[in-house]
Amino acid sequence: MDNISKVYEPQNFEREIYAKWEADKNFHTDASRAGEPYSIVIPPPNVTGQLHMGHALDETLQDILIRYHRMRGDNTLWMPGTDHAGIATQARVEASLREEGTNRYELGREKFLERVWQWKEKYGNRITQQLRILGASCDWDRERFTMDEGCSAAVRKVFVTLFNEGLIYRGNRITNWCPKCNTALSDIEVEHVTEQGHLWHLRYKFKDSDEYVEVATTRPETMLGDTGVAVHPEDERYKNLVGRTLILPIVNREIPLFADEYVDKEFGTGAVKVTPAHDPNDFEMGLRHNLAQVKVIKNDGTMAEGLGKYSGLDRYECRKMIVEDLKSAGVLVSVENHEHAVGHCSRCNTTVEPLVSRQWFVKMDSLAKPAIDAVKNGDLKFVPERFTKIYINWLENIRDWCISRQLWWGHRIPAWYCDDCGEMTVAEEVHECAHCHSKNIAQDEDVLDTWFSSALWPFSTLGYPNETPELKKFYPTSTLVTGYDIIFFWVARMIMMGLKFRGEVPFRNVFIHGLVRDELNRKMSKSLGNGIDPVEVIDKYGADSLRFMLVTGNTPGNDLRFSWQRVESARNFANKIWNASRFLLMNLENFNADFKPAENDLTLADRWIISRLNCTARSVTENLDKFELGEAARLMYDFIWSEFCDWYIELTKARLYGEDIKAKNTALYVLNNVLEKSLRLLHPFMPFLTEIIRQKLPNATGSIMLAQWVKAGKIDEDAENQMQIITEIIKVIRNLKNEIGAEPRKKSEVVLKIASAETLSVVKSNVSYIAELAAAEPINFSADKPDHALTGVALGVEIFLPLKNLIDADKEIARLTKELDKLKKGIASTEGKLKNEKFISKAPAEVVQAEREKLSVAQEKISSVESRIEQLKNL
RNA sequence: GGGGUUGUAGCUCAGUUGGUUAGAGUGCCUCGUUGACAUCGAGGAGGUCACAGAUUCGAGUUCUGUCAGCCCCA
Repeated sequence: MDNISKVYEPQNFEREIYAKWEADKNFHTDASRAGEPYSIVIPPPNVTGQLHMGHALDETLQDILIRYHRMRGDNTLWMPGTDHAGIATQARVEASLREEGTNRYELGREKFLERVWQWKEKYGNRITQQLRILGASCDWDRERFTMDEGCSAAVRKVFVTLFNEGLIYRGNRITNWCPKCNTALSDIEVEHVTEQGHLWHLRYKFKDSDEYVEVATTRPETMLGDTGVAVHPEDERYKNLVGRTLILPIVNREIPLFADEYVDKEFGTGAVKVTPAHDPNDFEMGLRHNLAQVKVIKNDGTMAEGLGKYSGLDRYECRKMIVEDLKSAGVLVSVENHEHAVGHCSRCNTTVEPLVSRQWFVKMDSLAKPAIDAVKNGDLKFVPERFTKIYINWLENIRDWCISRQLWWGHRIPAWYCDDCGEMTVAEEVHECAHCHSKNIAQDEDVLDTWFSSALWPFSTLGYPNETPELKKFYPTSTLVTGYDIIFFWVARMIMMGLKFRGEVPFRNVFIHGLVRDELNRKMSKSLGNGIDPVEVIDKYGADSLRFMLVTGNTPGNDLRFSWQRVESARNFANKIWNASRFLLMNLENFNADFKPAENDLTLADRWIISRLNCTARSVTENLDKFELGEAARLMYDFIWSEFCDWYIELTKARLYGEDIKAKNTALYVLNNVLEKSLRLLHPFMPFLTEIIRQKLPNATGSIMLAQWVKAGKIDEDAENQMQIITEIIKVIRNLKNEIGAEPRKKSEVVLKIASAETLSVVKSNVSYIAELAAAEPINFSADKPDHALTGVALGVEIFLPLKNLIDADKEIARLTKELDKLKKGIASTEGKLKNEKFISKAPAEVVQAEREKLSVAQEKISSVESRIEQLKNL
């Protein structure tokens, strides 16, 4: 035996084990390998980011599924990689440029991109190294990056195909603009936050009379760009006024009063000012009514030229000034407080400015429909199912996707403009204008939304646009594991693109998990500074403990609360396994590894623990197949701690310390066998611990991660029932001793009265267990109740602890009365059911039968306790 | 405004198609250390399953409504 330390110290072995696995290529697979394909593509983390708790959860869940399937003999591929994360990465590099006192414009596009690539080289390994620390068994030989050669080719191919089919178009449309990031954003990159604002009521005069219309607005500064006022067509207040011309205050522009269904009669005054260049709804109305788009706010958030003293002001400065001016001009009627939803950039939290600009869009309708159908007809399943609704609801109301970003870091849009003929050429590779063959062409300045390339991830990583063996073998992938926060950003788009370009869903199952929150149930965020670094947790407690904590105490799809206490309890579990193994190894010193006991030599305890193991193996497997990973982990916890350690190991000690070599070897054999199988069942959850222990066990060759998954054997019901009698008796005796404050380990005489011959024989042949674990000696069997004894009942066995004159009759009567109450309360509902004729007639026969048996067992117990009470009273 | 979700022990959470006296971890209380483990063992206390109805022989579980919290969308 190696010198094995007294406590579990994961720091001593985790990294070493991982390095060995990786060097041995245990994570790698090949399309040609045998076995059912099982594949997962990793949700690619930001290449310059670092591991946070959300990743740790996500990767742990994936690693569990991957390790489980690998052990089942599937051809298992976990495809790793990272995402270039356009805005996030660019912002970080720009920040570092700022520190140097320069910026990307001074540097120029080419030099800037060099800097980003350098940045990527510097930090790109950090997160993948951290995944290794966590134990993620990714196929690193296949690691990909969204900006690598292959992924970029996929992006160009997909873009050009969609463009040629008319599904990608370029147009002047209103989009969400972030003045700080200086780029357009898609709808879902905007977070709406309810803010306390104001509603300003303004008075717009008619051109040809002194009458006016009162409009209400939350953004007075946009009035400079108003090109109309709208009312609802059925609004009686305005019916006669529609069609007349108003004069826009300050700018004195003539604008029409028109009717549009969009207007809400109830809101404000029922009349709204219309600014097509700065509001999405106004934009739509503007199109319907042919209104001009007057852009008054520039991309940097300041007021446009040609607006006199307002030009160049920040939009909020301008708001203040405009309000003052409107007030002095008598235009401002009133101001009221008003709560409204304001869009913020999801990246930098700046208030988004909707404005008109020329952008690229993907038409979504025809892509969304098959993606809805695939889920409705079951080609793809969400786990838990409730996310299906969220997904379908979003797709049914989808709007076109703005895919161009005014950034430099990303996939540049494959469109070229000709300086000579002015035409545009869209193709995967362009050397000249397709129209006039001029070489005088320039590529579109914009790059694509990061999510455009991530949408292709399940097939771009497998080799697309080439038809590789990997693509054939592993697409569709088996399961996608991700958080509910990116169902729209990523999951839905992958499904649409997968169906469009592969004709098949990208994955069969989408296993959704929640967010990891801090101990106070707050979201972990940089701004709050409440994030907990998984690497710190691993340094303190080990990766296995972190993994176990993340996977237990939670059900699929729900948020998970981080808890140091639970990490510690996972570590304690690891320590328990460590020490149980240490105990076995200490006893295994002279064990002949070839020894195999005959069936007949197995004791009741042996048969029982083997049966319990089989039962556990079966449930663990079933739960893993249902994505109930937490439940599977909990089952292993209970089995190993309660059944294996607390009961079985204790039950073997007599044999291990005894003289009978064969009995000792039999116990060792079963201990070893059950522990080894338990380790395999636990391996997906705690890969490191299970590996290092298993390597020390006899007969266990090779890495546990390549060992076969445990097949559940037969369940021995007789052994389980018989063992239950023994453990119940032991518990009752311990209980009785505890009640009277007797020392647990001090031996006491016990008398057992057993009516059933069968039970009697079971107990007699296993009486040594009772003697050992309950410190009971001598144990006598008797048909009579001894005088002066504590009494207990368990499964047809009456248990007496004769205590001569030591017991206080009154105290014992009180105790028994309490127990009697409990028993009576317990059978009340059973009795009620059995008295109910409707229950007898309507409930299934086996349910009724079970109730009857329950009642008779309980009644037996009650009468035994009652007679004991009587006896004590007569003393 | 629309949709989703949560409400079970002091705390964190399980409870799968309705069917023993509703479970676990942790915390608390009592007792216990000579050989795997005090990162431990034995025992105990602690719940009107948010509330009100409905369906059913039977509801923590299904349905409706109410209240409270959280999230997404508009």
